[in-house]
Amino acid sequence: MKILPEKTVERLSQYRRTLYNCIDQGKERIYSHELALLLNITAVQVRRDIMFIGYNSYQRKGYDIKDLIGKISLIIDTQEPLNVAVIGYGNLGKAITTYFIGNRPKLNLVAAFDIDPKKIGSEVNKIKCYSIDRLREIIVNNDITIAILTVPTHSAREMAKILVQSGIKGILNFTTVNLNVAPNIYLEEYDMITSLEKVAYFVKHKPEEEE
Amino acid sequence: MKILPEKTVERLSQYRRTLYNCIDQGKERIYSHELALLLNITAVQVRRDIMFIGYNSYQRKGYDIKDLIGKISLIIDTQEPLNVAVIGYGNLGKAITTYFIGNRPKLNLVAAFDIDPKKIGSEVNKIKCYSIDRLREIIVNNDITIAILTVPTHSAREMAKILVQSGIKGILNFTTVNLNVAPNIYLEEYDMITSLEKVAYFVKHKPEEEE
DNA sequence: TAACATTTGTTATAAAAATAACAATAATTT
DNA sequence: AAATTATTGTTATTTTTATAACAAATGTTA
Ligand SMILES: NC(=O)c1ccc[n+]([C@@H]2O[C@H](COP(=O)([O-])OP(=O)(O)OC[C@H]3O[C@@H](n4cnc5c(N)ncnc54)[C@H](O)[C@@H]3O)[C@@H](O)[C@H]2O)c1
Ligand SMILES: NC(=O)c1ccc[n+]([C@@H]2O[C@H](COP(=O)([O-])OP(=O)(O)OC[C@H]3O[C@@H](n4cnc5c(N)ncnc54)[C@H](O)[C@@H]3O)[C@@H](O)[C@H]2O)c1
Repeated sequence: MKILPEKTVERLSQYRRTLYNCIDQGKERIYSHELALLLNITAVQVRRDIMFIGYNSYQRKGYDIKDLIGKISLIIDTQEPLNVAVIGYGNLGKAITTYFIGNRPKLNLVAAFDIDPKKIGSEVNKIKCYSIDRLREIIVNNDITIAILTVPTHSAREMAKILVQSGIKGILNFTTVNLNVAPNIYLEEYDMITSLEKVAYFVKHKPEEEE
Repeated sequence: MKILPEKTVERLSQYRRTLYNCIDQGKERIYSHELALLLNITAVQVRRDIMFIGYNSYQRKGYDIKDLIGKISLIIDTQEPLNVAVIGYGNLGKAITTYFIGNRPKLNLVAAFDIDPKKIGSEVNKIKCYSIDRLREIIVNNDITIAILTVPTHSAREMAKILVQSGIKGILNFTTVNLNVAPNIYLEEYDMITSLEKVAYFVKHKPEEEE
């Protein structure tokens, strides 16, 4: 299967979550425009994304929700779960750990790391915190490929380098510095301040234009 | 000034933060390719964004960092600070509050809201938590225009509706449901699970392609 | 059963974003 | 002082993403 557009991958993740909610509500089939409404996008967008993954409904009946979830999972999940580690077990690292557990079956949070002796050895929701000195060893032995980076801003760049050297393939960066990584490492910047400043800008500028 | 592209606004926020770091390190001027390297993007991208905001350096000398920060701030900040509220004062809401205070001078976090009587009246970093029943009153009286939404997923959509009815103009949505809002409300979905699933997908698919 | 309506799947078009190309300018070297 | 180099600012091009248009399928109504 050809590689999918980034934006489509994003939406597929959201479709799936939304579809699970629909199942919880006893729904079995869904039209493109219904799904679109739930995601605040257009029906064409939905159909185009579904075209990308090569799913077909029986025309005019909408999509079978379970089938569609299955197909999306086939595309965006890996066969074997991927192993994930949290780097920096502070406020945010712990909050994420609590939130994360059990949320995604194909993503296993397996370890946390910190530099602070007081944190090393501690556990949150069964996820143990190891010394950052053992990073490489544990990453390699447990086949960890994804890192959630929640260290303080000033050590983020250094840590990113070490992570990549240790064999990490993808980083979700919660710190508020942009990182430099080789192009074969997938990096997702997840920056709250930027998002908030963006909201502020468009709050100020958008209303004049539309409607 | 014409409205800027979304991606440019995002990057401007990041340029500014990065430039502040440069000042801390005693740097006074910076070349487009230096700034680009720090953000993991291209120099052309940097120059193009700077063109959008109409800033000019003396050619071949790079940009004066202080000047550039000033110009960016003029564009993306408001004259008067905008007032912000946190909706849902749980783990995440409180973590954000701690983190947020003092971080952005033109964004004032002024109140938090919760439905849980145990939380109402509590304070984190001087930010007081009010009953959700007083939402409208407090939003109007304090001219709050931006909401950070950190309530549980199941009440997110209802809360979004109430927020908009109360006069909120922008929402930063941390919950993992997509919201429906009128087109004159600026909504930024800030969804960790989606970001993580995206990382997982491209960890699986990207390396084969590039390099 | 003929006309109409609804919904999908796909191709065509438009809009947004990123990249490339390059002229202009100023500093440096020869 | 001519040639070379480095850097910006801008226009042109390409790529990516979103939207529009519409044919095909299938059900519904007259
Ligand atoms: N808290 C939030 O809501 C929030 C929001 C947005 C962004 N962030 C960003 O997330 C990061 C963490 O924030 P936080 O509030 O959890 O801070 P925190 O201080 O509570 O946690 C940071 C943890 O990292 C550990 N650490 C320091 N250096 C380390 C190293 N080299 N290797 C491993 N661990 C190390 C510290 O011991 C600490 O436990 C910061 O970069 C911050 O900018 C936080
Ligand atoms: N914790 C994380 O790291 C994390 C990460 C990503 C996303 N999220 C999302 O953020 C949201 C909050 O997560 P959390 O971990 O802070 O949960 P939490 O349960 O700790 O906090 C939720 C708070 O909202 C309050 N609340 C409930 N209904 C309300 C209402 N109608 N109005 C106002 N307040 C109300 C609750 O009393 C509670 O204090 C969830 O939607 C979750 O999906 C959390």
